Amino acid sequence: MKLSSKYKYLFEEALEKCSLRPTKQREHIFSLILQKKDHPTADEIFKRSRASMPSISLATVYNCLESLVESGLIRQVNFERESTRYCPNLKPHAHFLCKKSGEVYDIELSKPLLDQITNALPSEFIAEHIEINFNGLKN
Amino acid sequence: MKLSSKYKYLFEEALEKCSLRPTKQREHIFSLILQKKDHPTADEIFKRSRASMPSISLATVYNCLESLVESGLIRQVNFERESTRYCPNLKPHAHFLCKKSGEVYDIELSKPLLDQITNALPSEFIAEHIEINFNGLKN
DNA sequence: GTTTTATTTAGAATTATTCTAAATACGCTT
DNA sequence: AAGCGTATTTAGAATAATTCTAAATAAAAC
Ligand SMILES: [Mn+2]
Ligand SMILES: [Mn+2]
Ligand SMILES: [Zn+2]
Ligand SMILES: [Zn+2]
Repeated sequence: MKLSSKYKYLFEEALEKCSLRPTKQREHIFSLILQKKDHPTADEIFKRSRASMPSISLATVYNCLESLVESGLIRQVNFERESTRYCPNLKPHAHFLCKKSGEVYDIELSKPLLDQITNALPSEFIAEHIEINFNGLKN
Repeated sequence: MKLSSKYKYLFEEALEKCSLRPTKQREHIFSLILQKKDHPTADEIFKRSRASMPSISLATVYNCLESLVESGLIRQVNFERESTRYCPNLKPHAHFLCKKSGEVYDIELSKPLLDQITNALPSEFIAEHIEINFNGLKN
């Protein structure tokens, strides 16, 4: 439930850059997401966070997640119209949703492949963000 | 507002394969989506469809879109948490959302590139569906 | 320590979508 | 062509995820 000094530093720097305050709630939620490296929804994070911070509200969880995304500490992952999930892996990567287990997996993508994908865009398109999502079955 | 005989045939075949009936509403919505090759939301399609079919309901639009997707005549496109959009382009392709205009564009992807992307998956992952979405700015 | 401003909180509101149940249409059999 | 069983349409209610509101609290600046 506590951030290591390495992550504490990252956390404070990242929020600082966006003029956001490093609050207890933001730190707590960030530490929960780092801890269990799955891709939880806001509601799952809400439930987990109440274990050690019973007074936190769902609105705060949404607010904190928004701040963490804005400051670049975590990213959002969306599959179709399911609830948004949150991911602490900052390396560029794709996601795979297993239809059977409902689990989300990180899929590494090589730099050259990513470049090829970006280069598939005609020159009038300037991409800011790319999202690559698979779904299917994992053994 | 009418399907060409080529599309009429495709339409009837595709629904037939899923044991779905070729109703007036389904045909009308399919023709609207083919006509204006943008990526409309259910609500936009609802508004357009009322022009020539004033009695259609929003629930029917949702139902018809679901049938058309199920039978493979159109596909869904989701950007983050925005309303689902619908696309009549059946060739594998990616999508680009321009943040400025709100327009969605089809991005062609070569077969070899698509294969490379699929091959980026470790062997225990069997992909059924891939979604590649860009967003940024288009000149 | 006091003031200023950002954040948290509970609950209400919103939005897209799905559900419900009654009315209607479709397509097969006679 | 009429009748029958089933699928579809329809209007409105319900749902689920997320956002908004406004008052209470906490953090930073002074
Ligand atoms: Mn994103
Ligand atoms: Mn899809
Ligand atoms: Zn991830
Ligand atoms: Zn498209």
